Amino acid sequence: MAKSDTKSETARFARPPRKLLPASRPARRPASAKAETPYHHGALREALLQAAERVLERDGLAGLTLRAVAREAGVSHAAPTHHFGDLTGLVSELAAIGFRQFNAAMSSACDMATSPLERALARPKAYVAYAQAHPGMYGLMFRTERLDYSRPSLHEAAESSFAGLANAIGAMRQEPISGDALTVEQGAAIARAWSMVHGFTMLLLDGRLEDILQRLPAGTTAEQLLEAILKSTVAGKLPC
Amino acid sequence: MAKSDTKSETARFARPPRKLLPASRPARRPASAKAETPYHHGALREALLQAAERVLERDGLAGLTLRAVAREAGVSHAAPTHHFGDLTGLVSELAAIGFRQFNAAMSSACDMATSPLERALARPKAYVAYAQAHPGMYGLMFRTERLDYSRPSLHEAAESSFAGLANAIGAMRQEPISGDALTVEQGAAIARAWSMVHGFTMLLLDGRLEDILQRLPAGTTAEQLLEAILKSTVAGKLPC
DNA sequence: ACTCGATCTTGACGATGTAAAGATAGGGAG
DNA sequence: CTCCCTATCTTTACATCGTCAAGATCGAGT
Repeated sequence: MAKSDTKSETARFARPPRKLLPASRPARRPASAKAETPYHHGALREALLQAAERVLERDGLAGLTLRAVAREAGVSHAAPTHHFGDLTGLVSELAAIGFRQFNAAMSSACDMATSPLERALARPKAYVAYAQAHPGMYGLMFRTERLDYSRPSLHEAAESSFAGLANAIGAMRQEPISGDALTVEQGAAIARAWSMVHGFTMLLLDGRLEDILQRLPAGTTAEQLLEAILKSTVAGKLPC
Repeated sequence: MAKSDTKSETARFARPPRKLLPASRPARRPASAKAETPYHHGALREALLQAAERVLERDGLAGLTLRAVAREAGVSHAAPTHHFGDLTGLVSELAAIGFRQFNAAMSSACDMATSPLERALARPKAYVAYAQAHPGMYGLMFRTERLDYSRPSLHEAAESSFAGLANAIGAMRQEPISGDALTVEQGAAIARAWSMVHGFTMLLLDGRLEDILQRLPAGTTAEQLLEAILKSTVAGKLPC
C-alpha cells in the first residue's frame, strides 16, 4: 500500500497504511475504512494523470517518475504501469493533455482579439504565455525524447495544434491553406512562424535570452521583446 | 578494474582484467603489462571526454551516463566522478567542447562566403548543418537541463557563440553592436534571428517539420525549406 | 453463488548517480 | 637513495529508478 519506496525526503503526504502487518489477515473490507482506500480505485487513470501534472509542476521534468506519480496518487509503485504500460506511455498521455490546454489557450486568445493586428499577435503571445505559465508542461511537450506520437490521443492533440497554426498563417496571408498540399512559400511561412515562436520560447525558458534582456533599456521585459520581434516581422504583411 | 557493471549487452570491448583474484597479490607493476593498463591513466580527463563524445554519438543523450562513459574509456565506474564531480560536470564540459566545434563550423562557413547574400545565409545554414551532423551534441547543448553555466569553460564557449551571432546581426544591419548596450530594435533583431534558427533546428531534429515537408512539392528537402525561409526573411534587409 | 477477468500490490532484478573508503603510483623532501 | 604525501583510480555500498512476474482483491456477469 504505497509503503515501499522509502522516501528519504520529507514525507509529503501521510496516508495511513491499510494494514500494518499481514499477520492474521483481517476480514476483507473492514467496515471502519468505508471509502478510505479501496483496493480498486475506480478512476485511477485520471487520478494518476492529475497526480503527474502536480508532480511535474512541483518537481519539474526530472522529478516526473513513475514511482513519484504513484506516491503522489497514493498507490503502489507499479500501479501506473498497468494503465500506461510504460513511462513513455504516461508521459505521452500527459503531453496530450498539455497540447489540449495549449490549443485551448491559443484559441481563446485568438477569439478575444478585435483588430487584425491584435489577431496576428494574439496567438504567438498566448503561445509564449502558456509556456511561461506551465514551463514543466511545455518542456514535457517539446523537450522530452520519450514521447510516443503513435498514441492516438497525443497524435491528435499535436496535429490539432499544427492545424491551428497553419490556419492562422493562411488567414494572415489571405489564402486558405489546403489540408494536403502547400507551396514552398506557404510552407516557409508556416515553418518560419512556428520556428520563431518555438525557438523564442525555448531560449526564454532556458534563460538564454537573459544576455539580451540585460543589455536592453532597463526594465524591458521578455514580453516587450517578443512584441518588438512580432511587430517587425508582421510589418507590411497585414492585409489592408 | 571495470569488471563490475555486469553489462547485459554485447561486450563492447575486451580488456583483460589486471588481476583475477587478489589472493597472493603479485608484485606491483608486473613487467608483462608494460603500458597495458597503468593504474594512473595519465590523461584520463581528455580520454573520458572523447569517450563521452563517442557514447553520445552512438547511443544518444539517453545513453550518455557516467558509467557508460567509464566503460567506454575502460576505467572503473567511479573514475569520471573524480574528474568532473558530477554527471552535470561531465555533461557541461562536453557541451563546452560542442559549443567550440559549433562556433568553429559557423566561423569557417562565414569566411567561405563571398557575396553579401551568401554571407547572410552562410551562418544559419551552418548552424542547422552542424545540428544535423551532430544531433547528439546539439541536444546536449540545447535540450539537456543538466548544464552548469557557472563552469568557466561552458560559460565562455556559450558566450562566444552568442557574440558571433550578435556581430553577424550587427554587420547585416550595418551598425556594429556594442558589447554592453542594445536598443530594443537591435535586441529584437538578434533574438528573432536566433529564435528562428534555433526553433527550426529543434523542430527539424524532433521530426516535427515532417508534416510540412510532406505537403511540399515532392522532393523538397529541409535545406531548401530553410533557404526559402531565410531568403524571405532577409529580403530587402541587405545593404545595397 | 461462483467464477473470471480487470485492477492493484508485492517482490525482485538490473541499471544509474553518488558517497566513502581502500589501493596505487608518481614526485618531492629529507 | 629512501620514504612519505597526495592525486589518481578502484571497490564497495546505498538509494532510486523502470520494468517484469507473480500474487491478492474485487466487481460483474452467468
